[in-house]
Amino acid sequence: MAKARQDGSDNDAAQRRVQMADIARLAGVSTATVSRALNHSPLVSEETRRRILELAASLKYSINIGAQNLRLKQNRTISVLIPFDRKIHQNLTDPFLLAMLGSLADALTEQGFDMLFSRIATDELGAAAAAPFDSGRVVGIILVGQWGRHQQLNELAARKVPIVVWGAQLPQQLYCCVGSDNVSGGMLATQHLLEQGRRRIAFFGDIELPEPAQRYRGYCAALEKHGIAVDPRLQVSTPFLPIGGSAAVETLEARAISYDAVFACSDLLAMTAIDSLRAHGKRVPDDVAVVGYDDIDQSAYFHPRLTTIRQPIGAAGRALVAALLALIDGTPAASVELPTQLIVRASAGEERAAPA
Amino acid sequence: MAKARQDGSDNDAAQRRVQMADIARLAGVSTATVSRALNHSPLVSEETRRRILELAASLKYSINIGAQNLRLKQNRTISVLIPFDRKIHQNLTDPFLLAMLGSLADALTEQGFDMLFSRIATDELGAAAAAPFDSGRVVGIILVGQWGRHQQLNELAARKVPIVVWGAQLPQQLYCCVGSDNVSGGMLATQHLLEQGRRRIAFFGDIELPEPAQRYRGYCAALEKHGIAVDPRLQVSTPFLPIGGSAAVETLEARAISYDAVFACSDLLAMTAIDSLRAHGKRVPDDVAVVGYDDIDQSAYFHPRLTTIRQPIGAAGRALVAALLALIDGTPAASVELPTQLIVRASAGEERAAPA
DNA sequence: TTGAAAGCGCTAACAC
DNA sequence: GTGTTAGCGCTTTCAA
Repeated sequence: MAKARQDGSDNDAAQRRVQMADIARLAGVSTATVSRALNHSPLVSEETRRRILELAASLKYSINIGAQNLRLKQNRTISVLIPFDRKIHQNLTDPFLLAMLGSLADALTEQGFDMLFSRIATDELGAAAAAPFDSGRVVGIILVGQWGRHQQLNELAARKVPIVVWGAQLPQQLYCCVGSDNVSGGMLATQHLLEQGRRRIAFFGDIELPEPAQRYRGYCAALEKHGIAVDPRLQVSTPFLPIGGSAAVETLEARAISYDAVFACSDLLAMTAIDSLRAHGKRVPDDVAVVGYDDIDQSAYFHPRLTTIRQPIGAAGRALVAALLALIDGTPAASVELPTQLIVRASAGEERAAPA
Repeated sequence: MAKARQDGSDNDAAQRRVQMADIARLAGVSTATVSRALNHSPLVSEETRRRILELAASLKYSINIGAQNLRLKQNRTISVLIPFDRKIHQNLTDPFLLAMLGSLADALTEQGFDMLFSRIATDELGAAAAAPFDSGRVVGIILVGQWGRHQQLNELAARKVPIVVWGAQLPQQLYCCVGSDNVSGGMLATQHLLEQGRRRIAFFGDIELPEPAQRYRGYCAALEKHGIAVDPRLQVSTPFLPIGGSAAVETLEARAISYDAVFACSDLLAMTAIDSLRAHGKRVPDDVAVVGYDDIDQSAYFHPRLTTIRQPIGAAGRALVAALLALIDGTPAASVELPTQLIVRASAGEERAAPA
């Protein structure tokens, strides 16, 4: 097994990594001077600095960040955690996560921070999530999705672990949360379907989880506003996984109730649902209109093109990072709800006119 | 701007991070003993060890990895780089990358390594790619895609930077490369289309890049084997981006030549191509059969379901990590070509019988 | 079985 | 301007 010596010195012919003392010796100065020169201190003569910089460049020397961090008691690394369910440890597959990861990478880079990326089992969201922080590996944690681990997250926050979570705001929440406005997202989607004349709208999403739960609240509110009773048989709890959409369609079919629309809690669910609906001989949107959530790239060229609720992904990354950096600075960071937007495409569109 | 003190001490009320000396004092022993106890050295009495471990657990103490690494001159972090084109810095969007990232994360975790993830501009693939290694931040680098920076990568390898690249094997290649067998992947796809009776097969992919170039070689080989001349007008160079597929279809249409099939160098390209073909009134697969590459999850529920060349993503991550760890150990690591597999689905399927 | 002391590569007083 | 020195939090001889 790899020992991972920094200089790869398991190799017989390994050359020692060049360090500050080498530069100092070659330049005929002390390491203090080298340090100053490399850190653009004004306390070095122009001539000395030039000589040192040249030497360093020619030897491809670059300051050992580990040692520097230790000495300075600083660190510019953030842990980004994407949870997975241990029972079904499967490929990372929802494109929304990729977009989020990219957005976070950009926002962190912009602020001069590095990203330590790992997947983590949802049942370890307590202590294990904080491990890289406790060991001084990172100065803060960004968690993508709260996954019903509200209590554990509260405990971390109470312990002053700097953590920001992508998810839904909940009562008695001690940790900082950034997410989209799920209630109004759910309302927008449902309202749109109602305006298209749909009356039997199914809801696909695990309402045990905070985000789907809030979207469901928006869904219920929209129905009630239109004087339509919420039919619990139209709600199907299904996981955020590729099989989720088809599983939900099967469940719904098994219940043998009529429905003319689906609001799915992610585009991934919407897409697999549409695939299953097609297999059941139902046309989208003619027989069943479908609205998704996220507005991942693929929604624009899926067939039929997906009507969906857009989450502002670029803003999400920036907001998460900004909140975390504030926390790290010791400033209490308020939770953030980002606006959502209805994107109308073919899967539930303008095509249909008045109520059926 | 965040200073990112490790203890968040910008906060007035910040408590100092607990460290080994604290445990030692509280336990009435020296730090040496604490260190031994924490590292399961046999040189500590059972009683002392227990006391120390308990104390550490109750204080949520965990060894400062930075200091430990410095002292031990070790490090268990790997840099994973996903390049982007600076001219069109856009969202991370190809689901294949997400699957690759997940696969790498799993393989690294399995080996007890952390992943430092960053995006990098393709024009910085030389020096900037090695920066985290030169600064001792990581002990090795995994680069996803070589992006025509063959020369720069060779220079890194010549400098003994431990780097493994996901991509295609090239002549005079000094760096270690792991990839799928692109030539036979291209052949499999083209052969399948030929067997479906297609004769005018378009090729979508930038043949300036190594992987598409090899797939194109496979494509040409298959055509020649069937006695069909390669028509260069059927080859369309298009980037690995969401717009790539539709751009390629537009180009092809503008050339006003006939075609009855498309082999696209990624599923993403295939999907956006299909979307565009549909807009042009062409049915898939009836008018134009389409084969993609990668076999991302979505291919299985795209409409029509996508026939594609599967790259073994789980094996890919493990092979990349294994090769890199070998390099770090000082063992020269041979490049690897993973097998590909034709996955037949509806976009170019068995439905069609004999040649038209 | 434990402790004292040196040192990993770097920075920052402090002295000159 | 530059060097000397102490020390960041840890591990590991060496001595007891």
